[in-house]
Order: sequence, then structure tokens, then C-alpha cells
Amino acid sequence: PPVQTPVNYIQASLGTLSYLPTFQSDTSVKLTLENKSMWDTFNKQTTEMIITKTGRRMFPVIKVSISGLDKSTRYFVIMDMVPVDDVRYKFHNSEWLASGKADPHFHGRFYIHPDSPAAGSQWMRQPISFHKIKLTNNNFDQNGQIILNSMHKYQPRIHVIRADDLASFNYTAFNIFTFPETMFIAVTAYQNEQITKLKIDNNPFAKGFRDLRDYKKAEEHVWI
Amino acid sequence: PPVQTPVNYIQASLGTLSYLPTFQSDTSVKLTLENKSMWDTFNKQTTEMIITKTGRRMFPVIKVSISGLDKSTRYFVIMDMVPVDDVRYKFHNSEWLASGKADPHFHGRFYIHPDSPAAGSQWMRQPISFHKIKLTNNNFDQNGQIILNSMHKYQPRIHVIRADDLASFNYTAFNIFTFPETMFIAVTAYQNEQITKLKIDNNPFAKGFRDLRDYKKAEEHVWI
DNA sequence: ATCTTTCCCACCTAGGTGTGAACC
DNA sequence: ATGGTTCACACCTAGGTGGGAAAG
Repeated sequence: PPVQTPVNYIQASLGTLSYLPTFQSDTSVKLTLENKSMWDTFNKQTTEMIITKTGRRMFPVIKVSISGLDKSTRYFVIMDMVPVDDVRYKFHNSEWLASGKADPHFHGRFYIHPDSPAAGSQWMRQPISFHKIKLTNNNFDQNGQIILNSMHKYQPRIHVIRADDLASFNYTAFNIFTFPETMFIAVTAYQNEQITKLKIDNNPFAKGFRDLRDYKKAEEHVWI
Repeated sequence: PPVQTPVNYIQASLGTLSYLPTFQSDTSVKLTLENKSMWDTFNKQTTEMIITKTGRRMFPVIKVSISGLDKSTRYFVIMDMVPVDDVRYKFHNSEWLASGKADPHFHGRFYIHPDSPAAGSQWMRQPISFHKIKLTNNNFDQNGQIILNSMHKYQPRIHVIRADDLASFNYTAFNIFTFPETMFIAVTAYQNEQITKLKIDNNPFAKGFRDLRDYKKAEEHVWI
């Protein structure tokens, strides 16, 4: 008999809900996307996320604040990615176009936020950041990263689940949240140079390319 | 009624066993200290670990390999620190001496290894490193770090617990392991300069002080 | 040919060290 | 006076960026 654990409980119970954007059993729990304006800026251009063999972080990072939890109850906060359509994409003439049927989404993996399990008071103390989640295109990944297909579109989801519901298999109280502005297309190299520009301008780790870009512009100028 | 979770289950069930060096219900599970020779070298001089308000990592790091787990069962691997005696220490004339009665050990906190919960096959794949555990002397710490008293001696312990035992409160199958050579005294500043030398020579993060020390020796030489 | 993926690299951020003086 | 703690700091390790060439 398969061992029941938090992770495969969620896989079993939520698998059939994959395409539902939100399911909420406890309407008092509320999530707010902290950096919504940043996501809106990217989303206007169709957000791209790099995936690599060794795993790549997301930028923008998903940051949410949470309210309505019971202060002393312990919760798991978990993220996963679901395909939003059955289409493979390509970028052609500065446009994202459908290009055939989607490859199958084999691995419904979950990223358990490293603060889990923690009391409601702890989760509500300050915004919850998912900056450490990693995306990969390696189907044989052994490091628990989120496995995605390149050139496919995904919707991140956040699950908030009481720790003792995971323990007792009382499936009545769980919550799934989605923010449509965080939808993205997985890529192995950036397609839209507007997205590249937004990444360089906003991701502190890419700061080195801000100067480089200015330098190159100045270089071009010399030849005019 | 208090909420039952992995952490307070362990606190409740193991509290009275605090001074037992090892308790093992499943004798097939075996732990090996990977970097034993490093620990032996420090232990000969009485190991010291810095504790700070913001939290300090341990050096040497505790690294163990594990065998005898069920491959498909999921486990939590957890570390805590237990006082080894009822004494406060001081370092006088290059010697550690008892100096009065110990301060009470208020916080029996647990460090849950971030790979938890994971299948036995995953834990046995490669050595388990506790390099991210942090020690603090801040009694009001909100970051889940291990709270210790300065100038007190501690013994790290490792717990290996089946995930579904945590869930079902079946307290029959758990294991506690201790390696006496990892015992240490918590300090806010190094007392024994031999320990300082060992830290600088072996901790990559302190490499900057190797050259500095050589430079100072050369400087002294000039004056002879 | 065209499209996609992989690899190494210079350039960054993030944060782990003991020091030595100040502080208590 | 003595013993213990804290803080800013220079010096490191670790690892997150997109670029650009090469490979598939």
C-alpha cells in the first residue's frame, strides 16, 4: 500500500482539480500579492521564466501576505504550477503564437515553503516569499525542483493547508489561491527582448548587465 | 487544547529522555559521523561554538550518512541540543573549569532538516549536512534558531522519525543518535586560541584570516 | 536553414568568518 | 578591575544573472 504523506495526499486529492483556478474551503483566509505592480508590468509583455538543467529561480519572485489564519494552528504553505492550456507556443515576429499540441505535464511536483510547518501567527507576521523555488526542464531531476516543459504556459498556485489536516487526512479544510498576473511561459532562453530588459532593470542579480548595456549604447554612438 | 504537530509531539514525548544519550527503537537504522576526524581534532581541545544575537552556524558542521531506512517510507530528520551537565563553565589559565550552577535550559527547540519529509531512499542517497543550523543566545529569537546559554556545554542529537508516526501519533518507532565527539561549549567569543586556530585553518569562510596571521608573524619577525 | 538548448563566463548579491575596540 | 557581550568591518565563499558562442 502506498505510504500516505503530506505530499502524496495533496497530489491524490488535488490532482483532479488541476485546471480549477481556485478552490477555497475556508473563506476567512485571504492572500494578497505583495508585488502586484511588478507582476503587472511583466504580464503586459507576457512573462517568461528561464528553466535550466540545474534549476533557475523565478523573477519576479512571488511574494504574498496572508490573513485570516488561526494564530495557534500550524499550516503548510505550498506552491505548484499547473498548465493553463493544451498548447505549445513559439515566439515569431515579436508575438507568442500557438504551435501545436502541448507536451504532457508529467510531474505534478510541490514546493513546500521552507518555513512549513509554522503557526498562523508566524505566517501572518510578514510577507511570504517564494524566492528559493527553482524551475527545471530536467525530467530526471532528483533535487525536488519544479519540472516544466519549455515553450508551455503555466499558472503558479499557492496552497494553505492545516498541518493536522495533513496528519489526520481530514480533507475538508484547504485553500488554493492563484494570481492570474503571475502566469508565465517557460523558456530556455529569453524570446522577447522587452522581457530581457525588464529582468535586467529589476533583478538585482542582473545589475552587471545594466552598465554593460549602457556601455554598448555609448559604443554604438561613436560610430554615428 | 494544544495543537499536536511534529515539533510539539517530539517535545512532549522526548522531554523526559533529555539526558539519555541515545534511544533507539528500530535497531536496523544506523548513523555514521562523516567528518569524525575533524570533530576529534576539535574535541581534543574542547570544541567551542560561537552564539550571537542574529544566529551563528556551527563549525565543524555535523555531517552524517544513514542506512537501514525503509526506501519508500518518508522520514523527518531533526536536530536538537541537550545540556550535558548542570554546570556553568569559565576559561581560566588555559583551562575550562566549573564555575557555579547552570542557568536553566528554557527552550528545547528543534531544527528540522530542510529536506524533511523525504523518502528513506533520498536520505540514504548521500550524506546529510546540518550546515544551515544556527545557534543564538537571544532568548526572544523569532526565527526558529537553537537557543543556548553561553558558557554551557551541549550535546547535539539527531532524531530520525517516520513521517506517518508523526501524523498518527504512533510513538513506537523513533530513533535518537548522539556522537560524543560533537559535544561543545557555547561562547560569545572564543576562549581557547587553539580552537580559534583550528577554526581559521579549516573553515573556508575564515580563509581571510590565514594570510592575515602569516602576515602578522612576518611582521613580528622584523622586530627580532 | 531555423529553432531551441547548453555551456562557460564576468559581474553581481547574499551572507558566513574572526578581529579588535567599545560596551556593560 | 575583571569577565563577558556586542558591533562594524575587511575578507572570504556560495551562488544567482544574462550574454554569446557553440551545439543539437
